[in-house]
Amino acid sequence: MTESESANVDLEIIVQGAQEGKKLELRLWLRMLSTTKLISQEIRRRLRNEFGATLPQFDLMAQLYREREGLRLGELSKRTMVTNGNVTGLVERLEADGLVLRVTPDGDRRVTVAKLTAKGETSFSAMAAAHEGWLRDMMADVDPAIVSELWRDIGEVKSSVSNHLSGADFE
Amino acid sequence: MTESESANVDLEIIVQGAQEGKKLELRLWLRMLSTTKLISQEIRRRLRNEFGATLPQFDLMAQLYREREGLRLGELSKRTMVTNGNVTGLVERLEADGLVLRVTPDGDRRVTVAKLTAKGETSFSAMAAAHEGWLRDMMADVDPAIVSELWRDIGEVKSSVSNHLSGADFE
DNA sequence: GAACGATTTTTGAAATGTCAAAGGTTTGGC
DNA sequence: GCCAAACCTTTGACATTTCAAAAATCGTTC
Repeated sequence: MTESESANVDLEIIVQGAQEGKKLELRLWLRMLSTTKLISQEIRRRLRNEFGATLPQFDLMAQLYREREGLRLGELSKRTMVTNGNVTGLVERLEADGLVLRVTPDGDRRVTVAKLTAKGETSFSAMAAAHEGWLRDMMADVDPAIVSELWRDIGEVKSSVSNHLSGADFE
Repeated sequence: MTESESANVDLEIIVQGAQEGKKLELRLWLRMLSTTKLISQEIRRRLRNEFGATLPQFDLMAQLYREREGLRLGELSKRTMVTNGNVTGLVERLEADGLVLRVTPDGDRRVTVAKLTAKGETSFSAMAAAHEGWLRDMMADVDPAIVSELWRDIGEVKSSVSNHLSGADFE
Protein backbone atom coordinates (compact mmCIF):
# COMPACT_ATOMS: atom_id res chain seq x y z
CA MET A 1 0.00 0.00 0.00
CA THR A 2 1.50 3.34 -1.00
CA GLU A 3 1.55 6.35 1.21
CA SER A 4 -1.06 8.18 -0.81
CA GLU A 5 -3.38 5.17 -0.68
CA SER A 6 -3.08 4.88 3.05
CA ALA A 7 -3.74 8.58 3.45
CA ASN A 8 -6.77 8.15 1.26
CA VAL A 9 -8.14 5.41 3.46
CA ASP A 10 -7.69 7.59 6.51
CA LEU A 11 -9.58 10.34 4.81
CA GLU A 12 -12.39 8.02 3.91
CA ILE A 13 -12.65 6.88 7.48
CA ILE A 14 -12.77 10.44 8.65
CA VAL A 15 -15.34 11.42 6.09
CA GLN A 16 -17.36 8.33 6.80
CA GLY A 17 -17.18 9.05 10.49
CA ALA A 18 -18.53 12.51 9.89
CA GLN A 19 -21.26 11.56 7.42
CA GLU A 20 -22.46 8.05 8.08
CA GLY A 21 -21.40 7.71 11.68
CA LYS A 22 -23.16 10.87 12.74
CA LYS A 23 -26.75 10.76 13.72
CA LEU A 24 -26.92 7.06 13.06
CA GLU A 25 -29.61 6.65 15.67
CA LEU A 26 -31.62 9.47 14.18
CA ARG A 27 -31.40 7.97 10.73
CA LEU A 28 -32.39 4.55 12.02
CA TRP A 29 -35.37 6.08 13.74
CA LEU A 30 -36.52 7.93 10.65
CA ARG A 31 -36.26 4.79 8.59
CA MET A 32 -38.09 2.71 11.17
CA LEU A 33 -40.82 5.30 11.36
CA SER A 34 -41.35 5.62 7.62
CA THR A 35 -41.28 1.86 7.10
CA THR A 36 -43.78 1.32 9.88
CA LYS A 37 -46.05 4.00 8.45
CA LEU A 38 -45.84 2.40 5.03
CA ILE A 39 -46.80 -1.05 6.31
CA SER A 40 -49.52 0.35 8.56
CA GLN A 41 -51.12 2.22 5.71
CA GLU A 42 -51.11 -0.87 3.53
CA ILE A 43 -52.67 -3.01 6.26
CA ARG A 44 -55.23 -0.31 6.97
CA ARG A 45 -56.19 -0.14 3.31
CA ARG A 46 -56.58 -3.89 3.01
CA LEU A 47 -58.50 -4.26 6.27
CA ARG A 48 -60.84 -1.57 5.11
CA ASN A 49 -61.31 -2.84 1.56
CA GLU A 50 -61.55 -6.54 2.34
CA PHE A 51 -63.16 -6.57 5.77
CA GLY A 52 -64.53 -3.12 6.50
CA ALA A 53 -62.46 -3.01 9.66
CA THR A 54 -59.90 -0.59 11.07
CA LEU A 55 -56.41 -1.34 12.33
CA PRO A 56 -57.03 -0.31 15.95
CA GLN A 57 -60.09 -2.54 16.02
CA PHE A 58 -58.06 -5.39 14.62
CA ASP A 59 -55.34 -4.87 17.22
CA LEU A 60 -57.81 -4.82 20.03
CA MET A 61 -59.57 -7.94 18.82
CA ALA A 62 -56.23 -9.70 18.48
CA GLN A 63 -55.63 -9.26 22.19
CA LEU A 64 -59.08 -10.55 23.05
CA TYR A 65 -58.70 -13.49 20.70
CA ARG A 66 -55.89 -14.95 22.71
CA GLU A 67 -57.59 -14.36 26.02
CA ARG A 68 -60.89 -16.02 25.46
CA GLU A 69 -62.18 -15.25 28.93
CA GLY A 70 -61.77 -11.55 28.18
CA LEU A 71 -59.61 -8.71 29.43
CA ARG A 72 -60.15 -5.70 31.62
CA LEU A 73 -60.06 -2.43 29.77
CA GLY A 74 -56.94 -1.31 31.61
CA GLU A 75 -55.15 -4.47 30.59
CA LEU A 76 -56.31 -3.96 27.01
CA SER A 77 -54.96 -0.45 27.18
CA LYS A 78 -51.51 -1.67 28.22
CA ARG A 79 -51.34 -4.44 25.65
CA THR A 80 -52.47 -2.34 22.73
CA MET A 81 -50.46 0.67 23.89
CA VAL A 82 -53.55 2.79 23.62
CA THR A 83 -54.76 5.17 26.31
CA ASN A 84 -57.59 4.26 28.63
CA GLY A 85 -59.97 6.80 27.25
CA ASN A 86 -59.34 5.55 23.77
CA VAL A 87 -60.10 1.95 24.69
CA THR A 88 -63.48 3.03 26.01
CA GLY A 89 -64.54 4.34 22.63
CA LEU A 90 -63.04 1.46 20.67
CA VAL A 91 -64.85 -1.16 22.74
CA GLU A 92 -68.02 0.89 22.55
CA ARG A 93 -68.01 0.82 18.76
CA LEU A 94 -67.03 -2.85 18.60
CA GLU A 95 -69.88 -3.66 20.94
CA ALA A 96 -72.29 -1.73 18.73
CA ASP A 97 -71.14 -3.92 15.84
CA GLY A 98 -71.78 -7.07 17.88
CA LEU A 99 -68.13 -8.14 17.83
CA VAL A 100 -67.36 -7.56 21.51
CA LEU A 101 -69.28 -7.91 24.75
CA ARG A 102 -68.82 -5.83 27.90
CA VAL A 103 -69.34 -7.42 31.30
CA THR A 104 -68.95 -6.08 34.79
CA PRO A 105 -67.88 -8.89 37.11
CA ASP A 106 -69.69 -9.39 40.42
CA GLY A 107 -66.58 -9.17 42.55
CA ASP A 108 -65.49 -5.67 41.51
CA ARG A 109 -67.88 -3.21 39.98
CA ARG A 110 -65.15 -0.76 39.03
CA VAL A 111 -64.00 -3.19 36.37
CA THR A 112 -65.24 -3.71 32.84
CA VAL A 113 -64.22 -6.89 31.05
CA ALA A 114 -64.38 -7.05 27.28
CA LYS A 115 -64.52 -10.33 25.39
CA LEU A 116 -65.13 -11.39 21.83
CA THR A 117 -68.57 -12.62 20.83
CA ALA A 118 -68.87 -15.70 18.62
CA LYS A 119 -69.30 -13.35 15.70
CA GLY A 120 -66.19 -11.50 16.82
CA GLU A 121 -64.12 -14.68 16.91
CA THR A 122 -65.23 -15.75 13.47
CA SER A 123 -64.62 -12.30 12.07
CA PHE A 124 -61.20 -11.99 13.65
CA SER A 125 -59.86 -15.35 12.59
CA ALA A 126 -60.61 -14.57 8.98
CA MET A 127 -58.84 -11.24 9.25
CA ALA A 128 -55.88 -12.73 11.11
CA ALA A 129 -55.24 -15.31 8.42
CA ALA A 130 -55.32 -12.67 5.72
CA HIS A 131 -53.21 -10.31 7.79
CA GLU A 132 -50.46 -12.88 8.19
CA GLY A 133 -50.45 -13.50 4.47
CA TRP A 134 -50.19 -9.81 3.67
CA LEU A 135 -47.08 -9.52 5.81
CA ARG A 136 -45.46 -12.52 4.19
CA ASP A 137 -46.19 -10.99 0.80
CA MET A 138 -44.91 -7.56 1.70
CA MET A 139 -41.66 -8.97 3.09
CA ALA A 140 -41.28 -11.58 0.41
CA ASP A 141 -38.08 -10.05 -0.96
CA VAL A 142 -36.30 -10.11 2.39
CA ASP A 143 -34.10 -13.08 3.21
CA PRO A 144 -35.64 -15.05 6.12
CA ALA A 145 -32.29 -14.98 7.87
CA ILE A 146 -32.41 -11.19 7.81
CA VAL A 147 -35.98 -11.18 9.03
CA SER A 148 -34.83 -13.28 11.94
CA GLU A 149 -31.87 -11.03 12.60
CA LEU A 150 -34.06 -7.95 12.48
CA TRP A 151 -36.45 -9.47 14.96
CA ARG A 152 -33.61 -10.08 17.38
CA ASP A 153 -31.87 -6.73 16.92
CA ILE A 154 -35.04 -4.67 17.11
CA GLY A 155 -35.61 -6.48 20.37
CA GLU A 156 -32.37 -4.95 21.58
CA VAL A 157 -33.49 -1.52 20.49
CA LYS A 158 -36.79 -1.96 22.28
CA SER A 159 -35.04 -3.08 25.39
CA SER A 160 -32.63 -0.13 25.31
CA VAL A 161 -35.45 2.31 24.80
CA SER A 162 -37.41 0.75 27.66
CA ASN A 163 -34.48 1.38 29.95
CA HIS A 164 -34.17 5.03 29.03
CA LEU A 165 -37.72 6.29 29.31
CA SER A 166 -38.29 9.53 31.15
CA GLY A 167 -41.92 8.83 31.90
CA ALA A 168 -43.80 6.16 33.78
CA ASP A 169 -43.56 3.10 31.54
CA PHE A 170 -41.93 0.34 33.51
CA GLU A 171 -42.75 -3.33 33.59
CA MET B 1 -23.07 -37.81 21.11
CA THR B 2 -25.50 -40.57 22.06
CA GLU B 3 -28.45 -41.58 20.00
CA SER B 4 -30.88 -39.99 22.42
CA GLU B 5 -28.96 -36.72 22.39
CA SER B 6 -28.92 -36.57 18.65
CA ALA B 7 -32.63 -37.35 18.53
CA ASN B 8 -33.16 -34.55 20.98
CA VAL B 9 -31.34 -32.08 18.77
CA ASP B 10 -33.44 -33.07 15.81
CA LEU B 11 -36.55 -32.52 17.83
CA GLU B 12 -35.36 -29.10 18.87
CA ILE B 13 -34.75 -28.16 15.31
CA ILE B 14 -38.17 -29.37 14.32
CA VAL B 15 -39.84 -27.62 17.20
CA GLN B 16 -37.87 -24.50 16.52
CA GLY B 17 -38.85 -24.67 12.90
CA ALA B 18 -42.48 -24.92 13.82
CA GLN B 19 -42.44 -22.28 16.51
CA GLU B 20 -39.83 -19.69 15.68
CA GLY B 21 -39.69 -20.19 11.95
CA LYS B 22 -43.42 -19.81 11.50
CA LYS B 23 -44.90 -16.41 11.13
CA LEU B 24 -41.49 -14.80 11.30
CA GLU B 25 -42.68 -11.86 9.25
CA LEU B 26 -45.69 -11.40 11.48
CA ARG B 27 -43.55 -11.44 14.58
CA LEU B 28 -41.10 -8.98 13.09
CA TRP B 29 -43.95 -6.68 12.21
CA LEU B 30 -45.43 -6.81 15.70
CA ARG B 31 -42.07 -6.04 17.21
CA MET B 32 -41.42 -3.19 14.81
CA LEU B 33 -44.82 -1.76 15.53
CA SER B 34 -44.56 -1.91 19.30
CA THR B 35 -41.02 -0.51 19.28
CA THR B 36 -42.05 2.35 17.03
CA LYS B 37 -45.04 3.10 19.23
CA LEU B 38 -42.82 3.08 22.30
CA ILE B 39 -40.34 5.54 20.81
CA SER B 40 -43.10 7.73 19.37
CA GLN B 41 -44.81 8.02 22.70
CA GLU B 42 -41.58 8.95 24.41
CA ILE B 43 -40.80 11.62 21.82
CA ARG B 44 -44.37 12.90 22.01
CA ARG B 45 -44.14 13.19 25.77
CA ARG B 46 -40.85 15.06 25.66
CA LEU B 47 -41.91 17.38 22.86
CA ARG B 48 -45.01 18.21 24.83
CA ASN B 49 -43.31 18.68 28.19
CA GLU B 50 -40.23 20.53 27.02
CA PHE B 51 -41.53 22.45 24.00
CA GLY B 52 -45.31 22.33 24.03
CA ALA B 53 -45.26 20.86 20.54
CA THR B 54 -46.74 17.76 18.96
CA LEU B 55 -44.96 15.10 16.92
CA PRO B 56 -46.84 15.74 13.65
CA GLN B 57 -46.06 19.42 13.96
CA PHE B 58 -42.41 18.58 14.53
CA ASP B 59 -42.35 16.29 11.50
CA LEU B 60 -43.93 18.89 9.31
CA MET B 61 -41.55 21.59 10.46
CA ALA B 62 -38.62 19.26 9.84
CA GLN B 63 -39.54 19.10 6.18
CA LEU B 64 -39.89 22.85 5.92
CA TYR B 65 -36.61 23.38 7.74
CA ARG B 66 -34.63 21.75 4.98
CA GLU B 67 -36.50 23.52 2.23
CA ARG B 68 -36.15 27.10 3.27
CA GLU B 69 -38.04 28.44 0.28
CA GLY B 70 -41.07 26.43 1.40
CA LEU B 71 -43.07 23.49 0.09
CA ARG B 72 -46.45 23.05 -1.52
CA LEU B 73 -48.96 21.33 0.67
CA GLY B 74 -49.17 18.34 -1.64
CA GLU B 75 -45.42 17.89 -1.45
CA LEU B 76 -45.55 18.21 2.32
CA SER B 77 -48.22 15.55 2.31
CA LYS B 78 -46.01 13.11 0.42
CA ARG B 79 -42.92 13.73 2.49
CA THR B 80 -44.62 13.45 5.85
CA MET B 81 -46.80 10.55 4.68
CA VAL B 82 -49.83 12.42 5.90
CA THR B 83 -53.01 12.90 3.87
CA ASN B 84 -53.76 16.17 2.12
CA GLY B 85 -56.68 17.03 4.34
CA ASN B 86 -54.54 16.47 7.36
CA VAL B 87 -51.81 18.81 6.16
CA THR B 88 -54.38 21.58 5.78
CA GLY B 89 -55.26 21.46 9.47
CA LEU B 90 -51.69 21.05 10.66
CA VAL B 91 -50.47 24.05 8.71
CA GLU B 92 -53.51 26.01 9.85
CA ARG B 93 -52.67 25.51 13.51
CA LEU B 94 -48.96 26.14 12.97
CA GLU B 95 -49.81 29.37 11.21
CA ALA B 96 -52.02 30.39 14.11
CA ASP B 97 -48.99 29.86 16.38
CA GLY B 98 -46.84 32.04 14.13
CA LEU B 99 -44.45 29.21 13.24
CA VAL B 100 -45.44 28.82 9.61
CA LEU B 101 -46.54 31.14 6.83
CA ARG B 102 -48.87 30.33 3.96
CA VAL B 103 -48.34 31.94 0.59
CA THR B 104 -50.17 31.56 -2.71
CA PRO B 105 -47.74 32.08 -5.56
CA ASP B 106 -48.69 34.40 -8.40
CA GLY B 107 -48.25 31.84 -11.14
CA ASP B 108 -50.75 29.27 -9.89
CA ARG B 109 -53.47 30.22 -7.51
CA ARG B 110 -54.46 26.61 -6.80
CA VAL B 111 -51.24 26.15 -4.92
CA THR B 112 -50.46 26.97 -1.32
CA VAL B 113 -46.82 27.09 -0.25
CA ALA B 114 -45.95 26.76 3.42
CA LYS B 115 -42.67 27.98 4.86
CA LEU B 116 -41.21 28.46 8.30
CA THR B 117 -41.22 31.90 9.83
CA ALA B 118 -38.10 33.14 11.63
CA LYS B 119 -39.78 32.13 14.86
CA GLY B 120 -40.49 28.73 13.35
CA GLU B 121 -36.86 28.22 12.40
CA THR B 122 -35.60 29.16 15.83
CA SER B 123 -38.18 27.00 17.50
CA PHE B 124 -37.48 24.02 15.29
CA SER B 125 -33.73 24.05 15.57
CA ALA B 126 -33.96 23.90 19.35
CA MET B 127 -36.33 20.96 19.13
CA ALA B 128 -34.24 19.19 16.51
CA ALA B 129 -31.12 19.29 18.64
CA ALA B 130 -32.99 17.90 21.63
CA HIS B 131 -34.72 15.31 19.48
CA GLU B 132 -31.45 13.95 18.17
CA GLY B 133 -30.12 13.68 21.70
CA TRP B 134 -33.19 11.82 22.91
CA LEU B 135 -32.70 9.20 20.22
CA ARG B 136 -29.04 8.74 21.07
CA ASP B 137 -30.01 8.31 24.70
CA MET B 138 -32.81 5.87 24.01
CA MET B 139 -30.58 3.72 21.82
CA ALA B 140 -27.52 4.08 24.00
CA ASP B 141 -27.42 0.37 24.88
CA VAL B 142 -27.37 -0.75 21.24
CA ASP B 143 -24.02 -1.41 19.60
CA PRO B 144 -23.42 1.18 16.85
CA ALA B 145 -22.58 -1.64 14.44
CA ILE B 146 -26.03 -3.09 15.04
CA VAL B 147 -27.65 0.29 14.59
CA SER B 148 -25.91 0.52 11.25
CA GLU B 149 -26.96 -3.00 10.28
CA LEU B 150 -30.54 -2.31 11.27
CA TRP B 151 -30.58 0.81 9.16
CA ARG B 152 -29.45 -1.18 6.13
CA ASP B 153 -31.73 -4.18 6.68
CA ILE B 154 -34.82 -2.14 7.42
CA GLY B 155 -34.08 -0.44 4.15
CA GLU B 156 -34.48 -3.84 2.50
CA VAL B 157 -37.77 -4.37 4.25
CA LYS B 158 -39.00 -0.97 3.14
CA SER B 159 -37.98 -1.69 -0.40
CA SER B 160 -39.69 -5.08 -0.41
CA VAL B 161 -42.87 -3.60 1.01
CA SER B 162 -42.81 -0.82 -1.58
CA ASN B 163 -42.74 -3.42 -4.32
CA HIS B 164 -45.71 -5.31 -2.98
CA LEU B 165 -48.25 -2.59 -2.36
CA SER B 166 -51.79 -3.14 -3.57
CA GLY B 167 -52.65 0.53 -3.65
CA ALA B 168 -51.41 3.58 -5.43
CA ASP B 169 -48.07 4.35 -3.76
CA PHE B 170 -45.37 4.42 -6.37
CA GLU B 171 -42.45 6.76 -6.73
C1' DG C 1 -63.54 32.04 -25.51
C1' DA C 2 -66.53 28.36 -23.52
C1' DA C 3 -66.19 23.85 -22.03
C1' DC C 4 -63.89 19.78 -20.45
C1' DG C 5 -60.44 17.29 -17.98
C1' DA C 6 -56.59 17.49 -14.81
C1' DT C 7 -54.42 19.35 -10.71
C1' DT C 8 -54.49 21.16 -6.03
C1' DT C 9 -56.45 22.20 -1.80
C1' DT C 10 -60.24 22.39 1.35
C1' DT C 11 -64.17 20.56 3.65
C1' DG C 12 -67.04 17.27 6.30
C1' DA C 13 -67.99 13.02 8.70
C1' DA C 14 -66.30 9.56 11.42
C1' DA C 15 -62.64 7.22 13.97
C1' DT C 16 -58.49 7.36 16.65
C1' DG C 17 -55.27 9.59 19.66
C1' DT C 18 -53.58 12.33 23.92
C1' DC C 19 -54.16 14.39 28.42
C1' DA C 20 -56.31 15.86 32.55
C1' DA C 21 -60.14 15.84 35.43
C1' DA C 22 -64.13 13.69 37.24
C1' DG C 23 -67.04 9.48 38.60
C1' DG C 24 -67.70 5.32 40.90
C1' DT C 25 -65.88 1.39 43.77
C1' DT C 26 -63.03 -0.95 46.73
C1' DT C 27 -59.81 -1.41 50.46
C1' DG C 28 -57.39 -0.59 54.60
C1' DG C 29 -56.76 1.75 58.70
C1' DC C 30 -59.10 3.72 62.59
C1' DG D 1 -69.07 1.36 60.48
C1' DC D 2 -66.43 5.58 58.40
C1' DC D 3 -62.86 8.05 55.86
C1' DA D 4 -59.14 8.52 53.08
C1' DA D 5 -56.30 6.63 49.75
C1' DA D 6 -55.98 3.75 45.86
C1' DC D 7 -57.92 1.81 41.74
C1' DC D 8 -60.55 1.56 37.31
C1' DT D 9 -63.22 3.61 33.83
C1' DT D 10 -65.48 7.34 31.70
C1' DT D 11 -65.83 11.99 30.16
C1' DG D 12 -64.51 16.34 27.84
C1' DA D 13 -61.53 19.24 25.23
C1' DC D 14 -58.51 19.06 21.39
C1' DA D 15 -55.36 17.30 17.93
C1' DT D 16 -54.55 13.96 14.44
C1' DT D 17 -56.02 10.59 11.15
C1' DT D 18 -58.49 8.68 6.98
C1' DC D 19 -61.65 8.84 3.17
C1' DA D 20 -64.59 10.79 -0.12
C1' DA D 21 -66.67 14.60 -2.12
C1' DA D 22 -66.63 19.40 -3.21
C1' DA D 23 -64.39 23.71 -4.60
C1' DA D 24 -61.16 26.39 -6.98
C1' DT D 25 -57.90 27.00 -10.60
C1' DC D 26 -55.31 25.80 -14.70
C1' DG D 27 -54.48 24.14 -19.36
C1' DT D 28 -56.12 22.48 -23.58
C1' DT D 29 -59.18 21.71 -27.13
C1' DC D 30 -62.54 22.96 -30.22
